[in-house]
Amino acid sequence: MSKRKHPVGRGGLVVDLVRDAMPSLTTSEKRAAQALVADYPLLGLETVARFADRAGVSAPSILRFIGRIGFASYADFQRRLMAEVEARLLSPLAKADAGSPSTRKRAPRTAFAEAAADNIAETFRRLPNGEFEAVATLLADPRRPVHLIGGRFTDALARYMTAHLRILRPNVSHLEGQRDNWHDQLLDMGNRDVLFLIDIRRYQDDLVAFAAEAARLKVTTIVLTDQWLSPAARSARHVLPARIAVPSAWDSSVALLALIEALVAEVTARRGAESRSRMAAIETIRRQGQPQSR
Amino acid sequence: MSKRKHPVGRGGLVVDLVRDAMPSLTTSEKRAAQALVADYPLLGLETVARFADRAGVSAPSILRFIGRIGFASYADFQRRLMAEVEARLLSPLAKADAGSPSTRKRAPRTAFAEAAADNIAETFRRLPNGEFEAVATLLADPRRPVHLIGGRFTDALARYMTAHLRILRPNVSHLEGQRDNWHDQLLDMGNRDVLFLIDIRRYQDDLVAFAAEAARLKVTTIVLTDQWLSPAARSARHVLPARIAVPSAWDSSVALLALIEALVAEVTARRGAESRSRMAAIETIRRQGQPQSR
DNA sequence: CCCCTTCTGTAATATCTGATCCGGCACAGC
DNA sequence: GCTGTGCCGGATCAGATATTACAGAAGGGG
Repeated sequence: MSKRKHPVGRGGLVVDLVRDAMPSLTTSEKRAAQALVADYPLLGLETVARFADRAGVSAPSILRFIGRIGFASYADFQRRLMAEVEARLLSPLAKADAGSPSTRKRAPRTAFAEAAADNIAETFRRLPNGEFEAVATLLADPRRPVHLIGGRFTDALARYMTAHLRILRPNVSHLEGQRDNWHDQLLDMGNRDVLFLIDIRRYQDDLVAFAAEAARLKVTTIVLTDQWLSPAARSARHVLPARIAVPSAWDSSVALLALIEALVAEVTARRGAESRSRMAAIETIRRQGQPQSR
Repeated sequence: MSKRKHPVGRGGLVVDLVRDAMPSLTTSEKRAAQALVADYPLLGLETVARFADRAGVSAPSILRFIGRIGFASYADFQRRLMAEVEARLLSPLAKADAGSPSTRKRAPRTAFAEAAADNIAETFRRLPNGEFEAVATLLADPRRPVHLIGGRFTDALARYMTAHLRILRPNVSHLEGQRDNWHDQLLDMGNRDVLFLIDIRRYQDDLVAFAAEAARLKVTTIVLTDQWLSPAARSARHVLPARIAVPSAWDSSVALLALIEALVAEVTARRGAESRSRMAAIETIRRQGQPQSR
């Protein structure tokens, strides 16, 4: 296995050659490999110069990399890539990794990826009819102030969503800081306000209590939770349940994030022109706000 | 955008342009067209000389043909073909050649979910060999301080990761606040420190600059980015590229989050008993720390 | 701290490629 | 048969491209 007599194993894909060679590559060769794998296979069909540029290394490094993985010339390398592309275009259903040896001993991270992808599919499939649209409608209405909050881990998702919504519309706030702070904000809320609350397994009683309090004040509450439903869901007008189970010691927030992004996409689409002009305005301000940043 | 016959209609495939132009082509141009359609689209990605050879005409005829169907140069023509190939490679099953009718009916959010799930699968499949493990090793070493930071939107993910890592090990910090703050923290970093940086499309130059500065100080930098690689990747020891494209006005961070969670899971598994006892201790403190929280 | 090895980018080179020009050719109409 | 028009391909040129040589940079071991 050390001699590699044959310049290029006839069977394997180029990308597999790259993976196998990865450990023995130098720093900039590795960079070339990264870039190629990341944008496979089309980057390899570009010129050496562009390849080098995108990988952030010099052209000779690309050539050395190509040589290292067993090709006699860049042209050879491209020929081989072309053949692969052709094969894949001809049979749109043929799975690329059919004969891959890596399938044998599947890494745990592959199982994780599959579970996460499944969670997304399952989450969207089980979405209560009309619930998604109703929530999007609420979020797209600029006259209804939106407040977001999450739990110990999921509050990061609330922040993520806040960052996007703020661009699309006014009156978006993320409730942060101490619990006392939250309740102070509650004082100013009423039946026009919308509360978007995220709470998953090992539900936080302070969030549950907060949701209950908000409900008492007629705040329209949306709860994004897991499939077993946070107790906060009982105080909610709308509930979005997501799958969170993965082969890990932790629960996964991937499906939650997917839902959030889908909502943001929907709101963006609905607000169309208005949000576009708003985005443009924000861009301008951002640029002016930090003229000395360079 | 209805007429636009000549200067390359943005929507149609190149092969359609060829079909439309067919009647008005001269004899040898027609031969070029037939050769291209017969071996579409790969023949168009070859050189003019080989194209001409396979079509049985001269090189100038090929170029005239390319010009006739509306391209300003052979390079333009190839660029367009590349884009088509890429689109078809990315969604091998979505649109074999059906066109639009299948896309019409399906709810947009289903398309979004599929794209997000695909992104995860693709991201994990394309992971450079050993890179994931190397990063996990770095993150699992409690003697190496870890600093996390993200971009305008992705900083929320950095927070999410920070929240988890803090439970698993000591010496985890999230760099927040103003840019000046970051650089102050840099002063105390050295070759033992690990910087975990997230930066995706519409890359932030302040982050790129920060990564460069960190590299200068021999800080071991990990960059989590998109498939086109942030410029910050050049300063990185390890690069984790993820797929972010979805049918939306925004990019998707779902695959980034999946990677982060997989890393956290891996670190958790590696630290096993130690992290378990640490988690227990933290639980105790949390409970004691807020006795009046009701 | 210095030497030695290894790596990597700059520069030069030889080749190739796309693009253009122009002479010749076929063919139709007179 | 002759001429004019449009088409084609060989020859040619400038620019781009892959490749090689080399010297400086980086890194590791003593």
